Amino acid sequence: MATIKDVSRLANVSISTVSRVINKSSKVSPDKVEAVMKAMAELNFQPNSFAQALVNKKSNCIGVLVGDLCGGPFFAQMMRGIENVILPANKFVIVMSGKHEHDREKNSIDALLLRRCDALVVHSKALSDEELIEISRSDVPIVFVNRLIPTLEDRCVWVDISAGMETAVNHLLKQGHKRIAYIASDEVNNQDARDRMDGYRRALDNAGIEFDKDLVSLAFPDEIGGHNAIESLLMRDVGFTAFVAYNDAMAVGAVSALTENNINVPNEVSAIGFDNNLITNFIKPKLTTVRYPIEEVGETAAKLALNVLYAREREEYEERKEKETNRNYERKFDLHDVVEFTLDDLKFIPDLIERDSVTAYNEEAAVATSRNRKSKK
Amino acid sequence: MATIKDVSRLANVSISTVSRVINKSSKVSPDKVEAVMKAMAELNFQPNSFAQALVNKKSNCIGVLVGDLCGGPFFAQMMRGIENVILPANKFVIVMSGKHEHDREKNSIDALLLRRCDALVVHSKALSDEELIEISRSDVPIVFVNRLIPTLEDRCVWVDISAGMETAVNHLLKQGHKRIAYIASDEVNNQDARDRMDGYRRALDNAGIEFDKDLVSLAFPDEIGGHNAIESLLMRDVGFTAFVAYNDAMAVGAVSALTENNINVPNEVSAIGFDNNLITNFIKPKLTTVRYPIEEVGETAAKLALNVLYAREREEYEERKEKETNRNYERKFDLHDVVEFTLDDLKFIPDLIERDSVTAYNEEAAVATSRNRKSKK
DNA sequence: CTGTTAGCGCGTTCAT
DNA sequence: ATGAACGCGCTAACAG
Repeated sequence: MATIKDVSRLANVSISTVSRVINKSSKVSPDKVEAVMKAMAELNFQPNSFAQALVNKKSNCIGVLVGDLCGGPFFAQMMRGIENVILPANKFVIVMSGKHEHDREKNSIDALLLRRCDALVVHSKALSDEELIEISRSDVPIVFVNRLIPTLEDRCVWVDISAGMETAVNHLLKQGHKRIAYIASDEVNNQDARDRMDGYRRALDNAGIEFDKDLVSLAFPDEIGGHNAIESLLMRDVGFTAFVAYNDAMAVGAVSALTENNINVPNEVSAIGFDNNLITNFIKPKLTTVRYPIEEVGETAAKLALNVLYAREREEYEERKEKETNRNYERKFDLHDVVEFTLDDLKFIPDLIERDSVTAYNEEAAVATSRNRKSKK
Repeated sequence: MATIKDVSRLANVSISTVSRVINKSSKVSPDKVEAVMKAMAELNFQPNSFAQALVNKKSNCIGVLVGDLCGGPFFAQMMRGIENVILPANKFVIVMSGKHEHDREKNSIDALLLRRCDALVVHSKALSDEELIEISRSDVPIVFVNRLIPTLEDRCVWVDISAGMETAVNHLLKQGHKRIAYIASDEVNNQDARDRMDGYRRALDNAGIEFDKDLVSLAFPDEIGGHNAIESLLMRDVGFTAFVAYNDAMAVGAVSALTENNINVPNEVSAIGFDNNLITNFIKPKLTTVRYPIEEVGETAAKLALNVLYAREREEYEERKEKETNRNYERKFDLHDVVEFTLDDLKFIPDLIERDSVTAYNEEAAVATSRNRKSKK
């Protein structure tokens, strides 16, 4: 690997001159510029990023902590959003996964910080608010994803899942449905699960419909769980004409269970999923669902992180400017415009994707969920 | 950030001593060790990884080039395999995505190299064999995934897709099927597509069954494509009792199309998908498929990369040892055992996952695919 | 405009 | 066993 020294020798100039043409940090006579460029090309010179990072005290890397790249498309989509922002900003992305384990998350964040990332985007589930607040005291800007941490609201990009679920239920109410079941996750301690349940209840409340716990069926949040949840619901003979599910996987399982019981979706029972997985569009009936805007969340988080970073660089620049003779520091700081984010910008509300699985309430079909059970007995 | 200097001051020793206790590179008296340890803890000292990288000429990072983290679970699973190996080896993973675009792939690799990654795992689709061979001349070990590059066979971890498809067809043949359709991808220039098709043909050849191009239906490789492919196949009235699909998505679409045409899977037509997507286990009938062992591929690629790296470090160590007074270089090189990989270790053959969608050939049901068409006309 | 010099933080020699 | 001094490759300050 050729170094700046080799280049300077070949071009017959000093290393500072080479550095100057690399960074365009000050005027250099055209002929020398050319000589240096030529030498660089000839030697296939690439500046050593560590040496640069060492003196500049910045690495041009954005660190990202995710749960598990393999856990479905979730983080993958988030990463795509992040990359959409970071790469054009000419920075690198370093990803580490915490696997939702406390120690791993902590270690990964430390590692990222150790690497002197310019900023961090953190999706943490296992660390407590206090720990995250402590971590965020670091010099490097840290942005949190899918979490709303008290006192750190302006650093949190999150999705109002509860509102999303409310939207789903409202949609069914608008169609005239009154007995709306909820196919819920049995991971009751999960904040996500609680939020979605809250949305369900709030929508009912607002519509003046009393919450009926018999309409809620808990199961593991996958296809099989959805299947079982419906079985259990039918067993109860509670009579419902629609359901919302914790997620699309459960909804798919639920629809298949209903079909097996000769209950038609959507003619007899309407269904709404959550997340907007790709499959929802490829099953019959196509599943109405609530879109979880994860890619946008990633993008916004990345933008926010960048902006906090830019703001700090700007501050530092101003300080220097005051204290010292006004010099050309613009290059060193490579000042960027910083855009302001309001708290509203950082909050996302899932939107409804209407498809085939919801129809208006139908008096005659309304008895299907109980009729069917009885005839089977 | 505290530096080694701060520690040395606080501990009343020289910076060299501090360095020694950090790297355990030579004996230090117990009391000094203790003093240094205490000082490090007190200052919360973390060695600057750039300074380390600068002098050690290694970054402890493994660079990974993927296609697109968002393009389905594929790369996510590969990453998981890679992380399973790299993280325990106490190294970092830097991911970049090339999005299958020539320039992006090239730039990303350069960027990774520039970062002085210790080794690279590269999944490239857009670069030519020649370009990759050129790139692999670099000092840093580079391993290629899902590709078999001439002269670089010992650096390529790949999947024999063609053999996987052959397995699928053989399975159907063993069940007595003779008219086996192939729901193919219309991306004919895609190497993957060609390989799968080859496997299909080879299996038929070996069984002495003549290839019938009317049994092959091309379409876009997703659910809708699979659906259309079946429609077109039925239109041809060719009569088939089983099919293999280019991938699971197409298989799912194909099954739904058959169902719509009142053809029962698996009673009248047997079906086999490819990839082993999660959904295959959650639809009815559960789809028999061929497992694409992508996670293992990732693991193996990472292991190979690590081993090439270790081997080089060992070489360098031996060289030094010869030339110089025999000193304690073990620490500096942190020697690892290197395990040998045979070419067979680097090649994966997909295996069959048997589920509900395949049954033995049934004489009576055999006419379904044509009978159905006729009755509809 | 340009070259010289002094660090950035660390590992490693060479003396002691 | 230990400290002083040097160099990794680069940027930034200082003097021409």
